[in-house]
Amino acid sequence: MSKEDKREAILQATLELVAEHGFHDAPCSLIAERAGVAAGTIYRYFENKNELIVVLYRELETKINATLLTGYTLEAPFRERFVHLVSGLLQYFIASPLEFKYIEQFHHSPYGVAFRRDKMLGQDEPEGCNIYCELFKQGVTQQVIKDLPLVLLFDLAFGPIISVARNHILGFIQLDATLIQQIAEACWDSLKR
Amino acid sequence: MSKEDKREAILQATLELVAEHGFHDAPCSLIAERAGVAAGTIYRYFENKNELIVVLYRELETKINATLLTGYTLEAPFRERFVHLVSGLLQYFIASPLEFKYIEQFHHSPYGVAFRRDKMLGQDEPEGCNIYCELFKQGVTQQVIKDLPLVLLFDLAFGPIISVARNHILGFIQLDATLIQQIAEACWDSLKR
DNA sequence: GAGTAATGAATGAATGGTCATTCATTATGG
DNA sequence: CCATAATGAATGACCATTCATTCATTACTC
Repeated sequence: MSKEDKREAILQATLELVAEHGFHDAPCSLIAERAGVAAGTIYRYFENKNELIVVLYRELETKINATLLTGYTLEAPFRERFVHLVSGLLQYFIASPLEFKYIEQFHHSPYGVAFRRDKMLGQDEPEGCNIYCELFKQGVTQQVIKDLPLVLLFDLAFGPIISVARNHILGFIQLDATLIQQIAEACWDSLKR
Repeated sequence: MSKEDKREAILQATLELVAEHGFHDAPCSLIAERAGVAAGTIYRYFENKNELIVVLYRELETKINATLLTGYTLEAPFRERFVHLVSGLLQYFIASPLEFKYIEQFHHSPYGVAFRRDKMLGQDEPEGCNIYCELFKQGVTQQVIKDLPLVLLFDLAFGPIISVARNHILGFIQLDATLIQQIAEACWDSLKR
């Protein structure tokens, strides 16, 4: 196994164990075992468990942003662009339940709160500020979406998506393409003027 | 301190410590200390830490449901009833940040997932099924709200509320009565036909 | 190119710390 | 004075992290 493979194996094992059992029941010993390395090896690739967890989160975030950008065109009308992003995110989560669970765990842990706070203070704008931010700000100035603080627009758009994804992944609802579309449109309804 | 007071003190200490530091950094030793009792005393009132945590959750849930019912009238029109419930919940969370944080911690822990699963299987209907369920089901049959599975209606209605409450409590937005009203109405927009 | 030395990645047993829980002992109050 | 409540030191389990040691690979020398 190459060096890069080993690092990857450790990250993958962490993803699986944390997603399934939470941070506290994902001890380094188990992560190492599942990755097929010794416990000490983790520390050759990551300074400590903390760093491992944060690095994994950042890599997932990057991957998601890249995925959402494919097929996103700045020329389409607001509603379409919005629905593309929002239903794309939902589809991604459904296709990657482990990643979704990991991200949720992260967001609700002390790591995640600190991480988010840094981000909000660094730039004075909310999360994955790249595409979403632009879309929302433009929408507000052009008076197609409600005139509310950016953070609240994010909450209205993504709050339901997270909640729906969780319920699908826990098996409480079975989503299909039609439902996903309807949900994305409902989110749009809550934003549009 | 009376027996009841002691039990109450333990629950309160648990609420505070779990809300602030999470389950893992709320050891029994600290809970006991903050409650002004010895560690062993906890086990005279609760079988173990698990039970303590679940009992506290159930008491909070009961309290919230009771609060929301005050001022709720079955005669008002849909939109008003909905906005009453949803903005009431948001106001409750904002007024009780510790409770909100505790509930969120709980929902995202193995306790919470198991708890929810039992609930969903017990009755084949989603959460606080009392008032909300009735309102939503009635709304669907009367064709005032979208014809979507009940679980999804819950997600659309409460997903944003949770998200908004979290951002307020973390200090990322300062909500006032006007904003709360606007948010509740936006949630309604996503449900209404 | 064979033999030897140097390197540094990988290992996993050992360490020190933390935690939930127990229980022998002590305090309380009726 | 007895029954019951409360105590908190002790226990055993578990965990993140360390580090002396092993081992495979590379570099060097003749």
